[in-house]
Amino acid sequence: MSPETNSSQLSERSLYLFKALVEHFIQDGAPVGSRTLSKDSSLNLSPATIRNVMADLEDFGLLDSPHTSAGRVPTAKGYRLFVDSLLRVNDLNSIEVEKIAKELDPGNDFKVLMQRTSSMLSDITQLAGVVMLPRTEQSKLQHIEFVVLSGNRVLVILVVNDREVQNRIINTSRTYSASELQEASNYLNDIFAGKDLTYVRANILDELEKTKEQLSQSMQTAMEMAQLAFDYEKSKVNSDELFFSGETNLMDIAELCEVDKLKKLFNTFNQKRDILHLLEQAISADGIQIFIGEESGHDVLDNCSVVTSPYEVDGKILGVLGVIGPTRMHYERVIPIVDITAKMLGSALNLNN
Amino acid sequence: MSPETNSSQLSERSLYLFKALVEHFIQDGAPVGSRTLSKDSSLNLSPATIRNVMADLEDFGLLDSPHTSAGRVPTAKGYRLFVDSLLRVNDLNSIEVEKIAKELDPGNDFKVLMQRTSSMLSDITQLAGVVMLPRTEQSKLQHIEFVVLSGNRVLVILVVNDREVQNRIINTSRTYSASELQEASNYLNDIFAGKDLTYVRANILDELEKTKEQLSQSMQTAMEMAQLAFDYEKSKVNSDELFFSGETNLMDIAELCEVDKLKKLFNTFNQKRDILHLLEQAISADGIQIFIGEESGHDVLDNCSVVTSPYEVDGKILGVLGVIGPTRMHYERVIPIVDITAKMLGSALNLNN
DNA sequence: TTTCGCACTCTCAACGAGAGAGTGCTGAAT
DNA sequence: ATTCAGCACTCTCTCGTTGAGAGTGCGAAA
Repeated sequence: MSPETNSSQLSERSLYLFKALVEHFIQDGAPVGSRTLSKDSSLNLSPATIRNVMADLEDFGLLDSPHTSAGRVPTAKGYRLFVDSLLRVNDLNSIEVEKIAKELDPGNDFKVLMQRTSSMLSDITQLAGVVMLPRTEQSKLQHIEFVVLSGNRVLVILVVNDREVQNRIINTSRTYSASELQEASNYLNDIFAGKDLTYVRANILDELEKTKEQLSQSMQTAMEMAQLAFDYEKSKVNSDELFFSGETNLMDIAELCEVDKLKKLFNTFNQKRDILHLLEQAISADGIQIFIGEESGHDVLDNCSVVTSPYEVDGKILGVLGVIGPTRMHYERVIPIVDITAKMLGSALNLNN
Repeated sequence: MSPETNSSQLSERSLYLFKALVEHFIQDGAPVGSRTLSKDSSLNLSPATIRNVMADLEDFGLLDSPHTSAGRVPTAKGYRLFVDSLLRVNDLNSIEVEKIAKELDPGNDFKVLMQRTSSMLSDITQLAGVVMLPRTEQSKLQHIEFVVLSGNRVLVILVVNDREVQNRIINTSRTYSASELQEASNYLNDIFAGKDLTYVRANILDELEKTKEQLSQSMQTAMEMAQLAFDYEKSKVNSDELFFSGETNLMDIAELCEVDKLKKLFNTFNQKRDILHLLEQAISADGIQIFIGEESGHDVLDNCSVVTSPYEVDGKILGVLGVIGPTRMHYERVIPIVDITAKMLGSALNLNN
């Protein structure tokens, strides 16, 4: 006698009504009653009939009523069914596509592009946008360069992975001349360019030994510098990059407008860890991924949904981007936006290659 | 008959009571009544007498009463008097000084240091911290370097002002070889190193003409590259840098905990412009500066005070840092923290030089 | 199977009463 | 002249009540 949780048990009509209810709720944010739905749903049914259907839907765990005399509200499970089977995604109008394309002008550098993407996402959806670039395990050293600063300080510039520039300042025990450093960098580029950073780090000492025997002063210098530079690297946290935008848009959302809830959410954004964890789940799946409410496993994201999509360059997944908003968001609009943004960011980055 | 606004008109006793009231209010956040103050203030006065004094203080515009039967609350003018004449600043205990010093480890690069400073400020005060580094008008080019990327892209690295590294990617019309670019950067470093960026930008075309006559291919290359690089620079906004931390701390402040007020404030932080404007005022004054409530001229900062101090290296003001919190903040604690942080950031940066 | 009618439940806004806090004023005491 | 006790007054806040409105569930009729 216990009801099957399989939605195929539900009649066509029940599903139709359920869909209408969810859409209505997404629009208004208020629990939907039988009367409203009866007027709304073009099948001419009386409120009483609709009440029966709604009672069934509640038994299936798709709806919930905040209290006896409020209307019904979709549960997380209900949203799941809705986005998986019932939702028809809108096509984006060309104006919006245009707008996205304009913002993702490939002429820009990597970080600028990601920053822009996230603020564009938040702007166009009026929700919070997020773009992640995981720090890849393998980072190929492309070029190393030293610049003398004042004092005994040397600026080390590393170009990594054909796009990323890292720089750090090291304090040296003696003063080096520009030409000395030039030689050093030439030497290092010769032996290490194209190698993985971890490989470089691991082999510096070996090379240092070798060069000691050969007694070349310039090579010695090179290795010393490199050691200093990569020691620093070792201590550096291996953090991913995460760009956020439009957090304040979430302040308008009625469901979230208690201050302490907002505070928790904002703190989460700042700490980034939980969000990263979530996005890392999304990176392995391909295509659009939707986390609804508690599903995400992070209770700060109660009442929130996260719509994500990985973006890829040359068929290789580079990172994840997405939108965070209330469970009751306009999925039919947000989904194609996230989708197309991921594709366009991918191709913008591709042009850069 | 109209009362003088000069506070010297006030008796010793009135000022004493005023100070006690402000301190009490800063502690509790609730309007202070005569009875409370009578018990609190060690001069044994009855509530009735205190009421008379408070009425005087209200006439002077130092106090305000939200309604007839609430206690009194300091006005902006009252806070001004308080911080200017009445406040006795605490010495920091050595533990806190220690903590600040630890955070401002000079071994770090410029941006990291500023980021740390701002989050340390917010952490230690439980308010919002902010550190500004104005983009100086004059930026001396120290070093320029080109790195070949895949495709027709070239990475340009500029070292500016002995500390700052800018990099940008330019798309070139043809492929350049590494040695070609090496020559080009050598040439450019020879003629432009130590010059101001604006000077460089202005003289590239001239040099291009000169070199044309001399027909040296490598110099031609150099100038072409430089032109591309600095064209980009021209279009770049000349934005100052601003580091924020601990915004969410402000969510705990009772005075600000209406969602829409918070939203405005957070938006202001994100846009940064208003805050920059305020900080730019602070940079010209020397030493601690306190903006109280409406005084700042930005209505989003109602109920907020901003305590700032410029920080300097080699006697030259480099930027401004500070703390943003409710008007009713613990000035006696915040002021020395801001003060000492500014000094320590200054010396941390100095070591770097 | 659908629908109508009806009793029931729950929320929400409005209202009023009473407690609590604090004031201003007056007149007496110092 | 100050200081202070007493007192009436004002304003806010909380709480209970009440009535309207919305929506449900169920039984009986179509």
